[in-house]
Amino acid sequence: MINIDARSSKPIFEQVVYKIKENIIMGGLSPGDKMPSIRELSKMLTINPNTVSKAYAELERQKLIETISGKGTYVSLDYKPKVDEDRFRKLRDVLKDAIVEAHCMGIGQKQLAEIINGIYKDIER
Amino acid sequence: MINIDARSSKPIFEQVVYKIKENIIMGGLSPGDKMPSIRELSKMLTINPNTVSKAYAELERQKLIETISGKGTYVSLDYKPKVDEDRFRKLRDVLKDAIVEAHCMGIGQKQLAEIINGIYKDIER
DNA sequence: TAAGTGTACTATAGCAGATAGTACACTTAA
DNA sequence: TTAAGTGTACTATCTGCTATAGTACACTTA
Repeated sequence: MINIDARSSKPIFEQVVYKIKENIIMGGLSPGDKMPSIRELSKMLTINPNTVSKAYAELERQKLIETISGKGTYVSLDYKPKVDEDRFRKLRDVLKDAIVEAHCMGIGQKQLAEIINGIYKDIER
Repeated sequence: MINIDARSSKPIFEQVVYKIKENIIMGGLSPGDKMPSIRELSKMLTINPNTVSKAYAELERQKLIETISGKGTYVSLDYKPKVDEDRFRKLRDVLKDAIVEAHCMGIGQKQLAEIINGIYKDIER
């Protein structure tokens, strides 16, 4: 389900956030589903509970999951995607960065579009 | 030419690397052009010379610039873009990350394609 | 010779990430 | 009621990366 790359420069808690988002989008986790508890997931991934807690806090901040005190954490039932201006700018920056990087590798617009289409095929299945 | 965001979570030396890449791609810097010296650029950006040196070292590692000892640093004349497998995987990861993030913001495939087209229009002018 | 180049060090401070451990209030099931 | 499991909130510590400051050296050019 979730695999962590300890050697990655990307922080572990961010990897957890991303993997859970991916799971939700790909349908592995559906609205209303109970998430693994913090202690449980930390054991599964052999990482610190605080790290999982940090990831869950971020996901809750983004309204993707909800917490019921004493019971557990659940995938939000009423998630409404919305376009925050800051997040949109960040997205654009990341994409621009990727485009420049691709350009330096000799990857042009058409080829990049193909790569993106390939990723969408992976995800939306 | 180059502006640094000190508040960004992105390291300064990476911002410098990116901005110079962008300059080369957009034609502001052409093959054979002399780069500003490390001490000069560090003064322009009010950052430490070591930080600029780190950025230049990275650009040289990627063969985008070349150093002639005692003379200075120049934009490579013979840069051959090549697709390193590691870098390609990183590019794909970044794009996948962006797609998942976009999805969470309610931005679908079509809209993302439009954003990317917009970025290309900005760059290739 | 003097100024300017890149490079290579050492040392220091600051910050973010990750871990360890403890404690508390809550819910649920026995 | 009790025990186990839940999220949460702390403190403390360690590590690595980033950035800065300062110094020194070999090189090239005017």
